[in-house]
Parts: sequence; structure tokens; C-alpha cells
Amino acid sequence: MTAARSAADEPASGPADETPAAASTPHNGAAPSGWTVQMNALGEFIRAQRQLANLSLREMASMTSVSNAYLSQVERGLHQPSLKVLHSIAAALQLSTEQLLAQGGWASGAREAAGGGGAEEAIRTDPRLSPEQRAALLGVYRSFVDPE
Amino acid sequence: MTAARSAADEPASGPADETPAAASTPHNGAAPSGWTVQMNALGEFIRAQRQLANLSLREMASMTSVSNAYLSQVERGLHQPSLKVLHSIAAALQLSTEQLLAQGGWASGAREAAGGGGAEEAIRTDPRLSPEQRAALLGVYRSFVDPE
DNA sequence: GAAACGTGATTGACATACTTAACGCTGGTG
DNA sequence: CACCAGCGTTAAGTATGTCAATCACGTTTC
Repeated sequence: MTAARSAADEPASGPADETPAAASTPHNGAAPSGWTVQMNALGEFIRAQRQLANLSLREMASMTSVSNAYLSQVERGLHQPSLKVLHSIAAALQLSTEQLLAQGGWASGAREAAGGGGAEEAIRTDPRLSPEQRAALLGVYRSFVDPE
Repeated sequence: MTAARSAADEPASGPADETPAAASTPHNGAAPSGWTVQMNALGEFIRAQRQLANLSLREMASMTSVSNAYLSQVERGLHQPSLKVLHSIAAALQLSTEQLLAQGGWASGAREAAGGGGAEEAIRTDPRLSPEQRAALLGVYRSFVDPE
């Protein structure tokens, strides 16, 4: 088990890598370059989910048949994964592809059902929780999403 | 190009083809070039939608900022488009990205019942929770239902 | 007939996704 | 202490996506 995993830490000391797209790119349209942000968000989400599932990069790599190195780069927003890879990742994390897509900002809808507010409903109807447990969990959840 | 290296030619296990509804797939004996089938279906769908909207390849190319040449290849299943391209196409055809994904067989669309175990899933994907909050809530939930 | 326009398909060059083999780091043994 | 064993990251290479230019064909119009 050995769960006890300290929070994610940053290597810090980042000498600010800048100028990813220099004067090169001979034929690049007027791409608004907003997509890098999306990639970053997606990557962070994937990393968070992976750590929640207590998986290492190599473990996940073996179950997705994608190399650990590439997974690392995807998680840090250095690359945009293809459908195949995205689908494999979703499967490994027991998520649906749409949920990943939504996190990346590519799917418009999807904010339904399991999305916003679904957690409260799910907690309330989970048969494995005792009444006290349910109440406790709901309290925590509400204190998170409703800071009143 | 060098080519000579046949390297990884089959992801083997692969994405375990779910195809919830499309059971009619011819199920090619062995050699699952599985994804080619998906690409083909996606391409045909895109072409059908395009023609339905009375658009030529070049027209659609100009509104998606994707070259007509590549669109042609995608429609005939010769290439697997990236997210960016797929998203542009969806926008041009006034469809949602998910609909295209579903046609390609990549979106499972399987929203499982809210019954047992749904809470964990719901907590993990609730967009209103920060990563730390998610981890905390999940930890509590797990300690309840899985007292190890 | 052959221009001049339209369409979709093909080619070759480059950018990007992805892999394999390392590296540096931290923690648990003897 | 040295020495594994695991982690995340980096470097160099191969495979694949994508584009600009071109082709080959079908339609008018002269």
C-alpha cells in the first residue's frame, strides 16, 4: 500500500524557458496560440488523475502501451496527444474520453450528469456509505464548493 | 525515408474496441487493424456531412484553415486527424467534437448508472474541486468504503 | 478542337507525435 | 557507507500528421 504520497512538488528553479515559437515557422498561419493553454490544463488534469490513482508514469505507460517518457511530456503540456493516446489514457484512468476532452477545452457540452454538482448527488445515493459517513462527506464537499 | 524498420506494428491489446452499439462491425478475423476501420468510418461521415452542407473541399479548407489536400486524405481514411483539425472540422460543420468522436468510435458515451461506486467517479471529475480538495475528499471516501 | 474555370487526388518537404536508451535524484535495504 | 530499485525527466532517433504546389479529370465557353 504505502500510499502516503506527499503533495506534488515542483522542481522549481525554472530558468524560464521562453521563445518556444521563434521566428522560425515559415508557414504558420495566424494561430492565436491559445491552444497551449488548453494542453497545459489537460496535462495537469491527467497528472492529477494519475496520482489520485496511485500510478507511476511507468505503470501507466505499460497499461496504455504509451512510453513513460511521452506521458511525462504530455502531462507537462509539451505535446498534444493524439486520439489513440488520449483514449488509452482515459481507459487507464477509468475515465471517458469526453471527460478528458472537456478538460482540454475541446468538447463544448459534457457539463452534465457527472459534471457540475453530480458529486453531491452521487454521495447522497451511494449505498456503501452509512448515514454518518454520508453526512460527513457531504459537509466536506459543501464546504469546498460553497464557501459561504 | 529509411523506413526499413517495421518496429512496433501493432499495439496489440489496444483499446479493446468497445463499440457499444455498433455490433455490426465485420469483426475482421485476426489482424485487427482496428483503428483503420474507425478512421474510415469517421472519414465517410465527415464527407457525408460536408456534402450535405454543400461545401467543396476548398471551401471547407478555407473555413477550417486546414488544407484541402489533407481534408481529402482524412475523408478517405488515409490519415488520422489531430484534435485541432478535428475540432476545426466540427466547427465548420456545426457539429460538436463529441459527435465526430462518437462516429469514430472513440467516445464511449457510456454514462454508467449512478449506483454503487459512482461517487468516486463523480468526485474525481467534478470541475468545481481543486486538485487538493479532490485528493482530500477522495481519501475520506476511500477510507469509508475501503477500510484497509 | 482548346482555352479557362471548377472539382478531388497525388507528391515531396517540413513540423510534430511518439519511442528507446540513457541520466540525475530520492529512499530503503545489506 | 555502498548498492540497488524506483521515480520523473532528458536526448536522439523514427514514424506520422500537415501543408503548398501540382496533377488529372469534368464542365462550360469560344
